[in-house]
Amino acid sequence: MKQHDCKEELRDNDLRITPARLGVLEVLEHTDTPVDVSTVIQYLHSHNIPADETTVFRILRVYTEAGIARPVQLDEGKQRFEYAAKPRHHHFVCEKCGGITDVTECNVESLEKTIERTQGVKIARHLLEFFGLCRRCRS
Amino acid sequence: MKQHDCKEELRDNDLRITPARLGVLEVLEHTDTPVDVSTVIQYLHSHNIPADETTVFRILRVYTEAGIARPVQLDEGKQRFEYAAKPRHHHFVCEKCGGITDVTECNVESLEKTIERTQGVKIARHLLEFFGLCRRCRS
DNA sequence: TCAGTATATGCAAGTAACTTGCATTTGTCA
DNA sequence: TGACAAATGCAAGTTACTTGCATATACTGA
Repeated sequence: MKQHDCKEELRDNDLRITPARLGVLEVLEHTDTPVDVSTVIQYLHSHNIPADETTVFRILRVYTEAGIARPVQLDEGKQRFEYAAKPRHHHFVCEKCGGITDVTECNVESLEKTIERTQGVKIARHLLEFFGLCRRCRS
Repeated sequence: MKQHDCKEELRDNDLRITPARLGVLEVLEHTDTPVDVSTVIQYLHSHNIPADETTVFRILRVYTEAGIARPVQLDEGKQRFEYAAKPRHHHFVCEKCGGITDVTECNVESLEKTIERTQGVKIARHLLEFFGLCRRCRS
């Protein structure tokens, strides 16, 4: 069922169906926080899909180009990726436990308009991420 | 004059005064865009201050800890730094020419309040950077 | 259904941005 | 001015990738 959806998604994007690609698509669909490469590899290995680090990097690049995955930059010195079918959103990162939660609210659009007007630039995208202590770590 | 200010700033922070440290402080003060390590090294060398890459990394870390410099993360896979005496602000990066300009406006505080309320988290800081085409590259 | 071919993968090696260890040099302060 | 702590330089290590190339594998169409 899930398997079927994944295959279809790959076919729709003219991408060959391989175990590694199906596995990576599954992680992206099943994980609700942006994943890094080592998490993906762990998932694949625990599902007996023998995928090399290089392959995972390549798959994630292909997915990004195809619009299946979306890179997420959380100020960590490494890329994370999330499933691009999820609507665009921002994140909150707990600086103590490392937990990541989605932030769907965003009021930056009006600010973008202002900046475009005052600076004469054309804004294509913005990066907005929040850092602090999560509910549990606050106490 | 400038030199004197720099020395004083180092002394105020209980940091030893060395040519490399003075040089790095000068770049930070004189450059109006966040600088990366290679830019700093170029500046030092062009001013006949022979500083090693390692030293520059170390100085920038010391400055960050002392609150003299502030790290800036612009989604490039490397750190930049700016003079921390400048009030906190955001940036606009031109994706064509790479030019960086300051963005002083920010309306994210109210959003932070909302997120803190709805998610029960405590937000300490946020990352907000804009990407697009600068005035010149638009045309 | 199977052979041919284009493409995906794995492995080794390379790169960029740092970090660490350690011996040497250099500020600082008595 | 000299002693000592701290800063520097160099070499080597680390992490997050990327690239080249030979091999394996998925798709195509006969």
